[in-house]
Amino acid sequence: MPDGGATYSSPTPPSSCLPPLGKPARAMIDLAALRKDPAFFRQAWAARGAAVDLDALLALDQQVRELKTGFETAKAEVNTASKAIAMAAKSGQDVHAAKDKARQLGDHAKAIDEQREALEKQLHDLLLHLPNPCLASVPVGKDSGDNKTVAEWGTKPTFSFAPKAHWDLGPALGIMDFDRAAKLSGSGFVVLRGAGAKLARALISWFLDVHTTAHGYTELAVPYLVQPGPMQGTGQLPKFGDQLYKCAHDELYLIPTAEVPVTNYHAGEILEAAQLPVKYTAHTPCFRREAGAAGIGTRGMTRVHQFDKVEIVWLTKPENSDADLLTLRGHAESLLQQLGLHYRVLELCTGDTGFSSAHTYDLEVWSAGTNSWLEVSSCSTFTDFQARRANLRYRPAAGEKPHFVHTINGSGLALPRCLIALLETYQQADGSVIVPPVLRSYLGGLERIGGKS
RNA sequence: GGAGAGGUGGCUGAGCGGUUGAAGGCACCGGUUUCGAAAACCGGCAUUGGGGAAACUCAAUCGGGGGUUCGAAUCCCCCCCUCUCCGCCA
Repeated sequence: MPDGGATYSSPTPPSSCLPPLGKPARAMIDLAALRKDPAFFRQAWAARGAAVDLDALLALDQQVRELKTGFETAKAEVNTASKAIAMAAKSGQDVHAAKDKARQLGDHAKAIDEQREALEKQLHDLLLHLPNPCLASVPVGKDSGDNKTVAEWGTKPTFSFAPKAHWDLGPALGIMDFDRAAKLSGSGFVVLRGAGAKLARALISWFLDVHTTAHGYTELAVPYLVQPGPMQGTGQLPKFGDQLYKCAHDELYLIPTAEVPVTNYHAGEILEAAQLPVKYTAHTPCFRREAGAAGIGTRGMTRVHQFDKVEIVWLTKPENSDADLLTLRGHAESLLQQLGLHYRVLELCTGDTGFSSAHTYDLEVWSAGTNSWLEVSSCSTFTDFQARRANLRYRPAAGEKPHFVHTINGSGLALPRCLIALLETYQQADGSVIVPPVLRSYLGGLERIGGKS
């Protein structure tokens, strides 16, 4: 069984390019590995609470493979017959009988292939719903109650007055407008105005500047609308399509996170080992339907249909991905530290780890106004799960076969919840808000929002 | 939106019904030559799956899907993508 440093091996990269429209997504898990070590997958999925009938799966796989060999044998006969016809025709012989015979052979092969196709589709549909196995080091647990707090930074701010929530503070300062946002777009939207809008812009610029200078990322400005291929690549489609906004007249989706265009940026390519790790950062708005989330933490701008986020993404070598995840997490954490915001780090348990992720740390910032923790970043390694679907490979050395990279990403950071924490943490008795020093140069030297200036 | 041209191996680029899984070139690997390198020359070099200890062998793959045919990269239909020109608009 693999330890934390290695997942199942992936010796069989597929050769085709991006999954084209209409073609079922590539399997997220390696069937060859599944055959070889079913016990590993059995326990990995059990740990996640995923009900998987592995025996049925393997039996189906076995049938498919038998039909495949049956077809190949039959097809080989057809090919032999066809070649004989070509030769005979060339020398002027009568080929009518031979053609009839070949047609029969062809029909037989086709019949077998149709059976294979039906079963293989069944198999594929099953595979699509299997989550990425977690790393062996991930704590086993049922749900968010079993997540482990692995770090905590700073302390809860104290106040000589009753701290307000951002949905009171923001409108009172004239920097957030929920009512008019609803007039424009319905519930789940916000209009930032004046210093609020500028503060958001300052956060974005500052985040990007830190990542591109101190942390060594290359900034990308990417499309916000993408085709189905990239959505399949990172795992949003087909399973989570109901969370996406889709254009009515075009096969285009609004991205729910910059992860989609950024991770898929190199889809279908074979990178050189020397290029790795590839590190990108990008700011984009994120669009999420939040279907089914009505009523859960929907007040204010905690959970909205559109928000800004700076994402950080790595494409890295499999042997480095575990260590790289910690580095990436550190990059996200350093932002919170420089903002002086109290936060904690959770290591998600097997039951709470996202579908495509193998290991996730959540950064949660303290919301003083609501006495709760808010997730501002989810830092995950996807091992080769996304790379397999997006066909993201690298060549370990010249002349060697390409291998899948590992993908890692996290927010660095999500805007609304940072804004919330910032306003609530730095609010003053008079309702004004002190601007953290690192942001002041982005705000023309502004030190305080609201109050007497 | 209108008109046209295309999508072939790591890249480039021929092929347009039959020993074509696919010429040529580049890149890459091995060898000869050289003190060494370059150049030149010789050889090798797609992916996936099945069988085999191996040599090897069988099948599938020329954007995706379907059709015609004994046989399709080549012919027909649908879809996707890219490019060029015109129109429209920032």
